[in-house]
Amino acid sequence: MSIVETADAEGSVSLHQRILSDISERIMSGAWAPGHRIPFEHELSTQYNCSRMTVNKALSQLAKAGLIERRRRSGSFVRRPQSQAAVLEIHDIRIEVEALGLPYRYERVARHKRRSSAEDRALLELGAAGPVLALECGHFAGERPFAHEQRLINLTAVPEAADEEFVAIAPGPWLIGRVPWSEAEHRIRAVAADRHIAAALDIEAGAPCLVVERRTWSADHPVTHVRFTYPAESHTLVARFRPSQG
Amino acid sequence: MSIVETADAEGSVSLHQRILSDISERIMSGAWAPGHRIPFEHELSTQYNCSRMTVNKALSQLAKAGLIERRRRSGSFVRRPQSQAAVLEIHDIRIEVEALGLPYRYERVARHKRRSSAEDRALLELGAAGPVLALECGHFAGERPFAHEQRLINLTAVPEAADEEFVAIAPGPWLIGRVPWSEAEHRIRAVAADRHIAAALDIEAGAPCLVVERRTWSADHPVTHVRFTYPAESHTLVARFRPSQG
DNA sequence: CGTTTCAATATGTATATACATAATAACCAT
DNA sequence: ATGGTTATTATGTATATACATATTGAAACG
Repeated sequence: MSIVETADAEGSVSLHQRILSDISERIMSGAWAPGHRIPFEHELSTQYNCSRMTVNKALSQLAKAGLIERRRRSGSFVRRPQSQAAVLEIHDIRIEVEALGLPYRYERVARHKRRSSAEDRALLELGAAGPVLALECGHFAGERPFAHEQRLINLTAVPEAADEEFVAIAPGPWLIGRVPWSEAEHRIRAVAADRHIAAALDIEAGAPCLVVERRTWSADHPVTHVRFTYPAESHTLVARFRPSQG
Repeated sequence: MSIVETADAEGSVSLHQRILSDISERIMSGAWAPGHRIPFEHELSTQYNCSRMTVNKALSQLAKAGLIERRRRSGSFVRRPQSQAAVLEIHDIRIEVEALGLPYRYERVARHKRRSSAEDRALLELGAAGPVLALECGHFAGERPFAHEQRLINLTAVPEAADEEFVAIAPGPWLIGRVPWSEAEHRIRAVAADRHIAAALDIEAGAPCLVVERRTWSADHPVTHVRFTYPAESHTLVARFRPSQG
């Protein structure tokens, strides 16, 4: 969950939202290092020419999100980055399949260019409407379906994608080759297969599946949203790590 | 005489916090089903005898947490509840539950001390046989089962655990307090609930569940293996990260 | 009958104000 | 010095108020 709402460039952002993003910007960029005391509420309210309540709303949210720590009488301090190490690699399904010693096959099922619907914008966390590319792809290990991919690409951020058919190359590797991502978010959950997914994966409707959704940003612009659906028995995510500072 | 006033005994919680937990309680318990319109801000402010701003603070947080959806002129409506945990960070279920504003309850279901079976050794990646403690625990959010825990503790590495009943404290927090872990491995997958899990989580057998298994080492010695099983609809793991640093 | 306009309404944001609470600094007494 | 008291300060919570904004239902109109 992004702390900074994707509320987008045009001026229609609330003030506490702007204060919040200004501060988290400074924290994320490293300008304000961990331990740094950020200005007091009354200082910020002077800077932004607003009431303390407005500043308080922004700072409370930052505290809730874990970016800062607030201490009475002392002020608010930048916290050390959380240990959320890059545990989940951006995975290339071809490599996963080939690591199993199975032949990999990719298939583009559908491709639609369209103006973003409300749902598209929600998935991409996109503020304004614009063109998107919707893709549906199958990944196979030998004869068996290995994963089903449903992807949205924000054509405003990646206009070249409009000219690519994605028949010969999967969108994942294509994007990695040309769009440097600056941030990604994964959502992982279990679901029951609906009929569409069941057909695509050749399993029973209602069978458990692992869904991995990834949203990617490049320099604060939403780039793509992808949902991989794996039949339960074919996939386990493995993440190994060590504790970082604390 | 509102819904409120019973307690006040110990809980020195803020009012907006109490409004928040009252409402999320009703949502999570199913008393207010998805789609149900919750009372208007002005109704709640009358019920709780407080200002609209206080109610607004609670409802805004509920909306941000995804439990409700707010529509101007129409009111606020219950959404399908989903908890979010930062995957590899928050592993204390109590904290996850309390973050939802719900009362947390822990229950030890079973406890067996035994010499490690072959299966135990496989789970713990243990070379030689030795004593282990097998635990089964329930974690509840309000009245509803939130997660089921199945755990093995390597008593060779943590002999003190043999003297602990784990009735008053869950094994997770107990271990964290005394065994510094140096490495951990997660495995995440989707499964269909077997009869045992279905009964424990109060769901249908065969329903999809998210399973998170964690193995922990301390200075190269296997410490514990734990498997958390969450009902699919109640849980999404979220991990957000940047490529360069953490 | 369909369309436009308008008023009513619930939420969204911001303000000034007030008092509570926790942590620290400063002070004082032993 | 040492320990305890007090004052100061920043945050925490709550209030009443105001106006903006989105949406809806109904009235007015062609």
